[in-house]
Amino acid sequence: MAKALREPKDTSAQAIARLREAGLRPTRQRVELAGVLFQSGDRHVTAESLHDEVAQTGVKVSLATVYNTLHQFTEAGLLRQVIVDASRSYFDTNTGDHQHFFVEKEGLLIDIPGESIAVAGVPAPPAGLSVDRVDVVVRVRRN
Amino acid sequence: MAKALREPKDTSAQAIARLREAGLRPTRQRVELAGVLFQSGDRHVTAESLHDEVAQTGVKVSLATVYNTLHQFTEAGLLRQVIVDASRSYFDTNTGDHQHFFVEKEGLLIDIPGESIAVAGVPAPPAGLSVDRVDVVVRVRRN
DNA sequence: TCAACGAATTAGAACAATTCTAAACTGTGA
DNA sequence: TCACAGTTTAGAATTGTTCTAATTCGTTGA
Ligand SMILES: [Mn+2]
Ligand SMILES: [Mn+2]
Ligand SMILES: [Zn+2]
Ligand SMILES: [Zn+2]
Repeated sequence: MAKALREPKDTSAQAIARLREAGLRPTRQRVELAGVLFQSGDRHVTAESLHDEVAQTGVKVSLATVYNTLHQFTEAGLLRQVIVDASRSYFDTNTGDHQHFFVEKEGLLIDIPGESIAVAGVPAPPAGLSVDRVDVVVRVRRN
Repeated sequence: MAKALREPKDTSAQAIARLREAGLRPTRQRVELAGVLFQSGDRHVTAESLHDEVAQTGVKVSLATVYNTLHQFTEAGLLRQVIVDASRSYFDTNTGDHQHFFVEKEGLLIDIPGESIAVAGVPAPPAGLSVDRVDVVVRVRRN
């Protein structure tokens, strides 16, 4: 049996463990969504793209549940939101320190490792404000 | 006559000149919007905030016209768009090189001068892509 | 000065993304 | 296996934005 091909049962088991650790009840829908999101490497999804992708695996999950789940996963620290577009939300399975290239026309996000990039000279915020995070978006386009 | 208090006629004349230079017909609505946008220093507005603000001066401009005008001003290089929120668009009268603090809960943008901030270590984008611009958003919150 | 014409404005409909509601269903612990 | 809180869902509602097509306006040439 090839090691590269994970068994569905493996993926489910991992997803269930991950959900339990996060304090989320492992429902059929959450297990399926977690499977799709976390079985491969780092991913960037929108609610709609994830909904479509899950639909293609044959499992039926409502769009409302996809939204609920993305928000719950984000609150639980399994995902983070990435803001690059004024009209839709992206969610990122990479919750570590990193930044993004964004290909606007394609809605495509590409990670930039946190170690490789640095922002210098950020002034102290005005009195009464403190820095939450610093986001860098490198907007790129096809040649 | 105090110099600090600009006459309406002055503001209009400036707005009309600015519109003509940009190749835009100086209609009553555009003159009014340009007046509000450009008479004071750098500003960050949303369509709705600008619409409300203009309404308070007693002038009636439809929301559709506010949207049209913001886009036309942006195409003409009088404004630029700032993306900090996944659900609404901000427009910035400062079209020069600079970055932003963003107070999410209040929808408030604060400029960071371009000279003070620097991004180092941006990798070359993947083949076939070229950098359009680099945006930095320093997300801050009230203490 | 004014008619004519293309440009601009507008109300309201349409749209897209997201959130809400409240009824049906399901996972879990006893 | 039951009961119940937690979850899912269809569909309605909401929000920000864009579109449509009818009206109004700004400019220009006579
Ligand atoms: Mn967009
Ligand atoms: Mn928001
Ligand atoms: Zn990422
Ligand atoms: Zn600015």
